[in-house]
Amino acid sequence: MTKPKTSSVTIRDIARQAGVSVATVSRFLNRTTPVSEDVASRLQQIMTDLNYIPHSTARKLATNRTDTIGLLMMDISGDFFTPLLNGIESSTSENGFDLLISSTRHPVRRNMASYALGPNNTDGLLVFANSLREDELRHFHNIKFPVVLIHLTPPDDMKIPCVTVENKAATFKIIEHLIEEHQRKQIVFMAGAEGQEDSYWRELGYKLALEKHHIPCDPAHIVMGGFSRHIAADSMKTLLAAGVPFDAVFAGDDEAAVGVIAVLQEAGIHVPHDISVVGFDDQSLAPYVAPPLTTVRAPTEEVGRVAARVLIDLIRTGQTDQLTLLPTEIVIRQSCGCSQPTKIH
Amino acid sequence: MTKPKTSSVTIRDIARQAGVSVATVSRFLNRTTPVSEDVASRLQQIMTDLNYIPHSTARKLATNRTDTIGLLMMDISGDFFTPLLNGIESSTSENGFDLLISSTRHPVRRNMASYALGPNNTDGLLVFANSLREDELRHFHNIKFPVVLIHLTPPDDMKIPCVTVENKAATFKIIEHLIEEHQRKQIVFMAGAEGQEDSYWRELGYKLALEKHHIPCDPAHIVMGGFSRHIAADSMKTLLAAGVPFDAVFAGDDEAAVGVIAVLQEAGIHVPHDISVVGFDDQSLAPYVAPPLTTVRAPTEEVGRVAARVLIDLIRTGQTDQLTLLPTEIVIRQSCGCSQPTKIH
DNA sequence: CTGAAAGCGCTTACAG
DNA sequence: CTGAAAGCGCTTACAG
Repeated sequence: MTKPKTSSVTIRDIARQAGVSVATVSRFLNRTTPVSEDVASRLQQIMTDLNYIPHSTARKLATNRTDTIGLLMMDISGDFFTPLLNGIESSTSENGFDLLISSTRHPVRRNMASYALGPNNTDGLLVFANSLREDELRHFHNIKFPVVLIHLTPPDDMKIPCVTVENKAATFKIIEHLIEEHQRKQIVFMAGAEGQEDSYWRELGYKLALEKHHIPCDPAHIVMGGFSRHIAADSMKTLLAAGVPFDAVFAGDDEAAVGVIAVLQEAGIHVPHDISVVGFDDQSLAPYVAPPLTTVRAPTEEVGRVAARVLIDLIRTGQTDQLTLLPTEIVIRQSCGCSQPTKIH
Repeated sequence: MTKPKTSSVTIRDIARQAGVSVATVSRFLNRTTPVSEDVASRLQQIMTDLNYIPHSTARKLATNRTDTIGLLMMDISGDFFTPLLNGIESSTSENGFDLLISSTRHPVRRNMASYALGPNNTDGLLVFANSLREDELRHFHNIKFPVVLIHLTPPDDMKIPCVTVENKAATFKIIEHLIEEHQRKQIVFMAGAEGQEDSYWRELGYKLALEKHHIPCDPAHIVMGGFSRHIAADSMKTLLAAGVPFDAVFAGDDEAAVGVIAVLQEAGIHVPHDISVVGFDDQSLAPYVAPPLTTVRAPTEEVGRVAARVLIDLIRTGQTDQLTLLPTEIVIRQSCGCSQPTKIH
């Protein structure tokens, strides 16, 4: 049975040196039962002398807890990702959890399992938007594995906590701003990917605003932005080529807005004079692009922080809030046509 | 011994159902020794029927391998982080490794251990720049734990692989561009944090360029940029307030460049007409800020991808390249004063 | 090609 | 407050 004996010191070594059983050492380690004072101090001493670090894998196997949570993303890209991860990491590390990350983009894994992350190696999962198929989600739900959804509400028949941001009212407000302050009437709406829930709510807000102001909704004005610079740019080119008239665009998110502005400018169209464009998210560079972006501020880092907290809650207590809807606010800069930056709550 | 029996199916269940020993199942699972054909097919069948997923923790404990690598960062921020992580994740997932992430920013952990990540839970570590103190690094080196450094070369007496980018020549070239094409003579250099190695090489390139063109290096022109929007902005304000004359600034990186441009513009100074400013990195939004940034393109995603590959190499074979220096190129846009975008290799 | 058994390093009822 | 021992779910020499 020659195992590749790890060179490091084990609980057994500590026990032997201290003249106690491993059970006692374990108890001392976990503060699970008091140990006599002199044993405690002896143990403490020996442990620091030998530089003992408990073997977490062994502990995981024995306790059936991993003390790690997993984050599942479709892909790792965009300025959006950093604050989200930052928020998540701060909550997990604060609570002594490790953070495992995996993207589901690679078709390779898509096969057998996004089970790259699952009950085996995590105590629970944070899943961003649509990075899991519904059947995969249902599988976790069936086996009662803790999951919290980020920027996605669960299907009706699954009770899975979710943390996301308020989309509809903010979009309504920013569209209304375009209409009331800048007399825009032909506003393009760029959707996110198929099934993207944020996009769904934003579209609703958009339509509500048009309706309120008695502007008919022209189907030609609803195009794909994909929350992506490239996709939005392509759609914009198509729209321009088709000669569809419009005087403003709600790009779906800031990434898309940047792509839109670039092709508009390239086409010799002035933003915002000729066409207003607004984004969503208020990414960190939004104030620095040209023109500075009018957009909706989404508290992305907070979303991450809260989502992780909710998951940890769920893991520890078995229950938690079902829905956390974080507030958004519109921030006016210049890309809409305003000249003075302001925030509207 | 009532354990919180995990509800899931184990190798034992499979063995029993198939009428073979667990050893055989294990061998089939790992393709470690051939098994007879009918056993194989029976096993396959049963495993899919029972939806068997091997328990990775148990395997880790038995093999003393974790099949996960860890990434240690100072903090999770900036547009720089996303491509780096993206590159890392693509290499790790491709090779079947899990990715554990931890930031070392929190003073809490700083104490006892950035050993949040270490031999216990990973097979090796990717450490970014100065996220580990030298003594921590030395500890890992002493116990021969696989580590690869990103954007940092190891101290002379430690043989630790490193992957980073070429800094000096690119900085030399971009400074020379400022001098030759735009007749700049009073060029501010913004340094990164104390001990930041990229910054050290960039400063060298800067000084070499000045020297070549017989421009004396004015100490007043060397200030702190901290690779940060805010720090760079503050330094710029100080410089302006002090009345130090200058006609260009090498901001250290793109983040800092954005901060610099913002305060310059706010002060009514025209960029690039009055003052040229250039960055480093070529972050994804660099073409979209105003004015579009002249900068050095660093292949950050590639750095991540390669670094992970090198580490996996090291873990598997015990040896690998000591130094990988990825090439950079300067990309000319408008913030230097040029009107035509170009790339100079 | 296969099985019996020891072992990986912990935790935790059980019985003092 | 403490110890002996079983158990977590795998892997892998050893001996066929």
